[in-house]
Amino acid sequence: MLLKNQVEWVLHCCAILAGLPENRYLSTKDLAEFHGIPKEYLSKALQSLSQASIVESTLGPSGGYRLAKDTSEITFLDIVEAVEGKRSTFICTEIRKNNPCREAEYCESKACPVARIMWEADHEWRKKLQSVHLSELVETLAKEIPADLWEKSFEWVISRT
Amino acid sequence: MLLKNQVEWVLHCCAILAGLPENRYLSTKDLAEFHGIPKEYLSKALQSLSQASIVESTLGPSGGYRLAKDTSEITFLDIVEAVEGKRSTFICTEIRKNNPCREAEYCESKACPVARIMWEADHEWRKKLQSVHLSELVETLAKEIPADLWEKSFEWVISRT
DNA sequence: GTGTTTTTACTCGGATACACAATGTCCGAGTCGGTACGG
DNA sequence: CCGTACCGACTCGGACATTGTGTATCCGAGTAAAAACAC
Repeated sequence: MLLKNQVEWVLHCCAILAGLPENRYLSTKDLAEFHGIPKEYLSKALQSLSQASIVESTLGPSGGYRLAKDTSEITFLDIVEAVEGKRSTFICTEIRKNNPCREAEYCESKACPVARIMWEADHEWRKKLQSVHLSELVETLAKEIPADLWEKSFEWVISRT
Repeated sequence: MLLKNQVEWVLHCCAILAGLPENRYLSTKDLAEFHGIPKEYLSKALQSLSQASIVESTLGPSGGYRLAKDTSEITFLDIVEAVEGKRSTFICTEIRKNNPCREAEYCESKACPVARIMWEADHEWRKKLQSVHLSELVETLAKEIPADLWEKSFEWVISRT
């Protein structure tokens, strides 16, 4: 069980888009170049974000993507679920129904105890992701990245818009 | 990102093995038949459990698997990690190093903030799984499964040992 | 110089190939239980 | 009858196909900006 690379990519992309001036867009091409990742495939990931209303896009020259909401209204969970889906990582196939001793008409009253625990764990994972907002990531980055690199990156980005 | 079916299978198998009398083994064939799952592939999953020292095996007639420890010493995490591996579900490829503004000799002092958060979420998931012991699952099952089905299943199992 | 039209280059979006891992299947090495045999 | 040696069948364990998901790529529809043009 591994998360897609797309998850890492779009998280970093959102961090970049967060620093974008008002009414500016950044293209997939530039985002891909900045991160050194395949442009075409990143496009597919950003589509998912667009469908989830996390970013919005514009066509034509100087088009691209920008955030659709404020950074304080976007959580890690929103972004991760946009590319990984909202379904639980554990799927219960109800193998308990194959028990040869079980009566055919017997109907379970509760969900499988095994599944319940796995789902709870899944929920803990999501809860943690939901507790972290994009704004916090930006703050952390601003603190940890050297000032000159931070500024140069910012200039690089706006030079492309 | 989905967990393997093997995870569901081995969790149920461990629950069955937990009810096994002392010094008895249950074969892959019987475990597979009881759960209605492919014997050959389940074998592969049980191998993983064996390598993780959660179960132990014996060859020959009336051979098979049994738990290697007490049910109170086995957690869901042990079982899940046996088949899914211990590595985090998120892998950081350090794409921040591809930043075109970054000096080549610059060396990061801390792990990537994005990765840190994803790893924390992963940790929450594992922490939850670690908090649930196999003994608790058995207790829950004993409570929720109708008494007659519980007994019939038990008899079915020991008739095969 | 200004407003309009045309062109043009650039964007996203979905449809199409490729690679790796999860799934499913097979056969061989090893061993325990039962059986035959000898005492 | 009892102990021993042998045989056989059953077990796990790892090696071999098949399927499905993730990865990577391509091309077309649409649009906003810029350029050309008429006034």
